[in-house]
Amino acid sequence: MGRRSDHSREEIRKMAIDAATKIVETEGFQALTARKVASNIGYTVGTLYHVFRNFDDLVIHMNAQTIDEIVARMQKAVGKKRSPEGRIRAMAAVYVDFATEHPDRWRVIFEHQAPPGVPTPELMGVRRDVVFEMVAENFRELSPNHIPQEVAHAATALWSGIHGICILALTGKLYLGGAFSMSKLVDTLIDSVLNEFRRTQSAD
Amino acid sequence: MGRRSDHSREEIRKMAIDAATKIVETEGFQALTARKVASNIGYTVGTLYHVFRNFDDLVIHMNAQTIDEIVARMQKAVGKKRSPEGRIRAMAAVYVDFATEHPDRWRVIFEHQAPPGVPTPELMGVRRDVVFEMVAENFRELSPNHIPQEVAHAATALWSGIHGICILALTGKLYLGGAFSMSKLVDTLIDSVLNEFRRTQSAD
DNA sequence: CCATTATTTGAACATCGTTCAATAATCATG
DNA sequence: CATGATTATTGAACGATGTTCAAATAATGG
Repeated sequence: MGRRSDHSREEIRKMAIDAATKIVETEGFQALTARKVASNIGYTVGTLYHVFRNFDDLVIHMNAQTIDEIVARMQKAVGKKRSPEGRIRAMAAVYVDFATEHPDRWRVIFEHQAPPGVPTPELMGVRRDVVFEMVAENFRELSPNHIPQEVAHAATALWSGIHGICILALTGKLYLGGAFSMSKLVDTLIDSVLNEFRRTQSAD
Repeated sequence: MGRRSDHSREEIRKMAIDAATKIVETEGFQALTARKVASNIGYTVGTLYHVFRNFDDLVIHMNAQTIDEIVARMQKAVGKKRSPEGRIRAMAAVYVDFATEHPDRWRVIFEHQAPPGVPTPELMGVRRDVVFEMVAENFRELSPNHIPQEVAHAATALWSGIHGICILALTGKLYLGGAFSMSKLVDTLIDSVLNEFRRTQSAD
């Protein structure tokens, strides 16, 4: 073969990422293979490595796309709400829903760690911070009396907690003594942290 | 070779688990290999498979031992505290400390998923529930007015949240806008959930 | 002392990520 | 239009992985 030019570099990248997403979604992460991705888009491994530097590089870009999808859904949901509290709850609902609907894709985001030669300096970091920023922004609006550090702290604590509920629920590692719903657990966390946040005041 | 009988089946299992633990601790999970474990204890792969049915089986037993270690530390820490709240905080501190001191071992517990033929029915489940039970027990003692469901619910929400903070912090996926300490984030979550718990009352 | 039994080995297999020379199709040029 | 340069694509090859299993070996029992 040779320069077939059926697809551009960028087109192949997109095709590969989409194929990888579909494989993870239907067969789980452990079924994701460079050769399988390549053959699913009508190419061979060599081509894949011509377009991604690593297998991990492919995974990283797939994850970035997943995060973008989550953020997009959050922004859409947030737009419909008037109060900061409503927006925070809407964001959490999107997070929980996405994790429930796409458990494998969601897990890969957090459980995939690129070995030594990490080509992920900012690609993911920036996207993570976007989510935290969205939460923090609403905390800020909720109570302008807090200093930025306190706002960011509360937002981080809450969001990490929500994340923890999702992870344990998804991996079946939640306490089974009482078959709780993720939504209710998340509600409890939101109620708790928001109330505590309103009660607390800056020392300044 | 042949029946050398230098070590019993059970001794080899223990040696293998300890060797695996050491490898994970020093080189990370991706460096854990059946052949490496075997050679580190003076045997070959074949023997390892004579004693564990899977590579995953070995990992699972390693994880069980790690959880046992965490639980033991928790029980020790809990023994020194008088109040339920003090005990909950002590447990959380142990959890955070262990995750910080042994990040790779801690992560394997939660990120390792045994493929299809899972030989992990109760081995892990029981151990997880032990931790949740310890937390729930102190919630119960904290406020006898709540019905068991509410107690378990609050305990689950708090502990999942703490777990989330540990995971995100360990994997470097926490919001960097404010370089928070895990302990303070955990404190915020504990304060929030405990206060909310005290405020809430059973409808009965 | 030999036969049985249990233990340990290591070669073999399929599959994985990864590399890279060879190949084939296109483009540019005269 | 033909020919050479360029580039996309291939697929064989490599080392390492988990896993299996017949063979080899040591201990045991009669």
